[in-house]
Amino acid sequence: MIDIRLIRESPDTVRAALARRDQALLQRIDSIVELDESRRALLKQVEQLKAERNRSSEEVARLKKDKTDATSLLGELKQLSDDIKALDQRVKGTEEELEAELLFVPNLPSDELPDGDASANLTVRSWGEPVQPACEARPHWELGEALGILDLPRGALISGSGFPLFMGMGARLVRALVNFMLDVHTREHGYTEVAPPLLVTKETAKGTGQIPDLEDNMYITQDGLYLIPTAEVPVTNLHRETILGAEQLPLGYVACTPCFRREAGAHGRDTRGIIRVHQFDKVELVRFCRPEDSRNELEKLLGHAETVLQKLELPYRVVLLAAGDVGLASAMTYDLELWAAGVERWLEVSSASLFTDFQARRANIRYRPKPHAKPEFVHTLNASGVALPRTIIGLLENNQQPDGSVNIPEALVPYLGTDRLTPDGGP
RNA sequence: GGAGAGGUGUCCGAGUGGUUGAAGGAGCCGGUCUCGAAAACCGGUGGGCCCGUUUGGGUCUCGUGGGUUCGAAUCCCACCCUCUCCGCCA
Repeated sequence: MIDIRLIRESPDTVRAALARRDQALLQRIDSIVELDESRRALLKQVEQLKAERNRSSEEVARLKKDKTDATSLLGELKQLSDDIKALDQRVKGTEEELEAELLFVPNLPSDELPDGDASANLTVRSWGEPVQPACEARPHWELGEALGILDLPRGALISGSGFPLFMGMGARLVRALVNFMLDVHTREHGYTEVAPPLLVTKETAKGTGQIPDLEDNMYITQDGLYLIPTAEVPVTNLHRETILGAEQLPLGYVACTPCFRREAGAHGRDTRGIIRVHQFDKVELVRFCRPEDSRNELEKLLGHAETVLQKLELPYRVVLLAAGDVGLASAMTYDLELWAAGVERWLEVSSASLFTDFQARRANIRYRPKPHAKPEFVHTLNASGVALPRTIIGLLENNQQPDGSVNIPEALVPYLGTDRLTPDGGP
């Protein structure tokens, strides 16, 4: 959520920034400005009436104490009270309309972002060489099947398409990657590990901006709870409705959770293999910091995600998203894309975003800059560190050998217990 | 799932229709005292929204949302959460 006061006080700045995302937003801003004006006018009216009522009510109390007749005053007050009730309804209606509009207004893109849509995304650097493997590169679904570690048909049998089933060393690989990543982030980067709820309330989903923006992409239960699409949702909401002390910041949390995504509207895209699935594990990093530190925090966070890929020896590139391509809540996003030699594509395995105060405002996460100072919104950030299936794709496709085996990078060997996956099943 | 108890400010805790944003205590901040510290004493100390250039004013807020009333922390209804007991269960 962006600050209504910012829209009120410098509408042109807001318009200019939002136009970089989508021209259609300008209309929404117009109606917001209008709603805000009528809301304030109504508020002024009703609050005056309330002040009057409060004064007169005290008068009634005084009269009664003196045993004086208050009947005529009571009659007036009844009328006043009814007027207030009616006006309050109008205020409430206007506020709800305003809130509904405001929820769809995205964050202002940072000045650093290139203009344009996804085609304007900027590769800021890359690491490692996207070399072809020694043999003819096979895609991960073939490798996974041949190695006996990935069984997509049976996954589909159990839950439908898009639900991968890892078996044997595949399941173990998942566990190894999770442990490896969590260890890196807790031991080397100082994150606090969290195992959060996987089902969240609507309020929580609203806090990070999934609702209403991405509601269609979420699974919902009979009880109105949402399956999380990323650990970002429960973890960011860890501090919802709280005022943190300045000395507590920055805070860093890491959580590995399954992520559930309906991928509605994405049908027919990336149907083969495990590039796009309805359920996958992801290690997520979430940071809370003071506004003045957030720009640096983004680089730090990005670095933390990069470390994982470097240790896994997976070539990747860092892409700065253009103003027209960043997500609703984000002011600035770097995507981390690893090279997958089998499908011959760059695959997004992490998205490092700076949300400025957008999520903090929605979730009401504040901090007190100094004792007794007015609380201010924190800045939130998050990045995957990193998503599992696509990392597995990279590991399988890039490290495949002519004999059908797959080499395991050194950093992962202690976690997996072998330096090689072989068709006969390994150790 | 059933029965009961309860949810008040940073914390503890009083308050059952009329200056109660809320006693009292603790904590925290500032001051007096002291060579310094402790103790003692004095003062201050929630948040949102609206108005005002500033000092400031108004309004809302006692789990949440409704209702009764001129007036609600206090009465009524619904929901949420916590605790105790019973049942069920990984």
